[in-house]
Amino acid sequence: MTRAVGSGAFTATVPDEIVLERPKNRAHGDYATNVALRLAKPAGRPPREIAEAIAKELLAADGIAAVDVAGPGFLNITVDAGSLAELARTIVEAGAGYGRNSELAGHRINLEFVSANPTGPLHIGGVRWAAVGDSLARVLQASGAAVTREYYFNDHGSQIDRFARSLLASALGEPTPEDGYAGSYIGEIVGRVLAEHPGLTELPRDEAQEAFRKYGVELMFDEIKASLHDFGVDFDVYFHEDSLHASGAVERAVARLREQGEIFEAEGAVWLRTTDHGDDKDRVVIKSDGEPAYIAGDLAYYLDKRERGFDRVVIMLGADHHGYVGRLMAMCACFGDTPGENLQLLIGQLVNLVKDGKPVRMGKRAGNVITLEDLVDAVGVDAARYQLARSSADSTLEIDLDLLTRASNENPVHYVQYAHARTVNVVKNAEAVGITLGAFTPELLGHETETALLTVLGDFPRVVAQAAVLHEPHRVARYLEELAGHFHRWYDNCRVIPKGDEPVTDANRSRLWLDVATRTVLANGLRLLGVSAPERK
RNA sequence: GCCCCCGUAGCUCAGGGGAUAGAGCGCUACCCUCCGGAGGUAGAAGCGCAGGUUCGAAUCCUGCCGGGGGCACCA
Repeated sequence: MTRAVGSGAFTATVPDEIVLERPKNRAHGDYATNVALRLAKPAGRPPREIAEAIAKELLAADGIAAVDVAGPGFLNITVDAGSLAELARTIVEAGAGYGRNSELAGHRINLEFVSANPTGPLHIGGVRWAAVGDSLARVLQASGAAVTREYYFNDHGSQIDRFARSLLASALGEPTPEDGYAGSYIGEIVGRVLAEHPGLTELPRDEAQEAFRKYGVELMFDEIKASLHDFGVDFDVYFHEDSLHASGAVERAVARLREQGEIFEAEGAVWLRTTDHGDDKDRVVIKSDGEPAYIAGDLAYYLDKRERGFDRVVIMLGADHHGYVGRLMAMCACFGDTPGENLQLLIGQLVNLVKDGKPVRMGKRAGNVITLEDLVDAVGVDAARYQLARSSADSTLEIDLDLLTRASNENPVHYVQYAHARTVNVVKNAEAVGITLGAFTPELLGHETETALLTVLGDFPRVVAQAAVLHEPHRVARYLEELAGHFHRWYDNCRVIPKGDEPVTDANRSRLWLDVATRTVLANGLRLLGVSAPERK
């Protein structure tokens, strides 16, 4: 750029950043840039003229095979086959480390997700956050961040009371309370609690209810933990809301906010002036009856996370909780922190279930929940995780229960896993005819499907970094589908194992490197999604 | 009434201003001794509507229409 300007072809300030992208159309080269279009106006010259000047200088650089000026003034750059193919060796040597990047190096991130109340089994909505959240954690880690996965265990509120009352009622053979939970799991829990603690029903009513609360919540929580574990999702910290109230953390948080001048008292209650920071109304922190309001726990919890050393507190919330965003961000600002930086809220849309083309309403109270187990029983962990993680959290997801139970091959995970199985099988067959990872002649990987495959392989670290920064792990899944497609096409065109009794050539040996490089990236990508990379399909 | 998300192919969904809008599944016609097909090629088929910003808009802004979810001294 600088040389092109120096050559006197045009005058312009060399931009700090030049956008270089990979064109969708292969005919447009390996890379393309629109600098000439951007500079046309400030330079006062036609874009194509500027492009020509830059192209002349670019062509002189090492590793550049061709530079074309196209369309209104795009620069299409084609890289030497050999220098591109070196990538295959780089990937094979990097192995499981290929894709790691330093985009978020130095950050300590607390990622909270799922956090479903232990009043019932984990249903499909929570499962979406388990799949997306865990993948996000992996992607953040691959981008250099230190990540703690955290589950906020809400064992303090009135929902838990309702749960306890429902258990007791069931144990005593009474009808489900007005606002209670009715699922069949209630009876199962009661059975298990009574098996371990017989005689609970003999206790005075309030003692019995307290006992059912304690044991029921424990059981439910263990069950949620176990099913998440089977789903491949494990948390580093299970944080109990109770502990905030027991340890005086709430009082400390309020005291801190009082120092910041954000607390006031009115109508017998203690308030936080969140309206100073964009919230639509101020929030009660301590109710007029002296009990902490729900947000008090959030205040204490946020402060606790910050004091544990996390510079980024990330919380995934369902769309049904998006109303909290304003007050949580305001709370963050009340502490003197920067909303959007120290506190990041990810709002994910819900999952709609459809059966026979009609929406199915689901609710814990009604007892017709589709649980994590139901989903895994129907399609398996890999297909479930992949399906839930391959879409943007911004879109409401629609899952057809009929499709789920009978046509699992509709899931693109199979396309990707099959590609991986093929790469593994190629290695096996290659060994059988004496082809091993020895001689590598990058210039021999010049077929159009090979340069296309190599270019996509080279995108992987950038895709991972982008997924991390944007909090969009689904980008990894979409990338893998694209990669698998390129691999299948290459597989169809370029044989690693010679046909019949043809001799083994350096081309075959070099292709094995490309095969292993592809295997590496597919495996690394699937790992980021928490999906297995099988050797056979 | 106010706030958030979405509206792209028959279906489920990608597309962080760029060239001819993509994938999987489904459909049609071919091809393939690197796993016992979850493979390849070709084809039909689409950006809710209307304005605006821009050299250029599926993408950014405004309005409308349609769908989903929220607006407590509940948790």
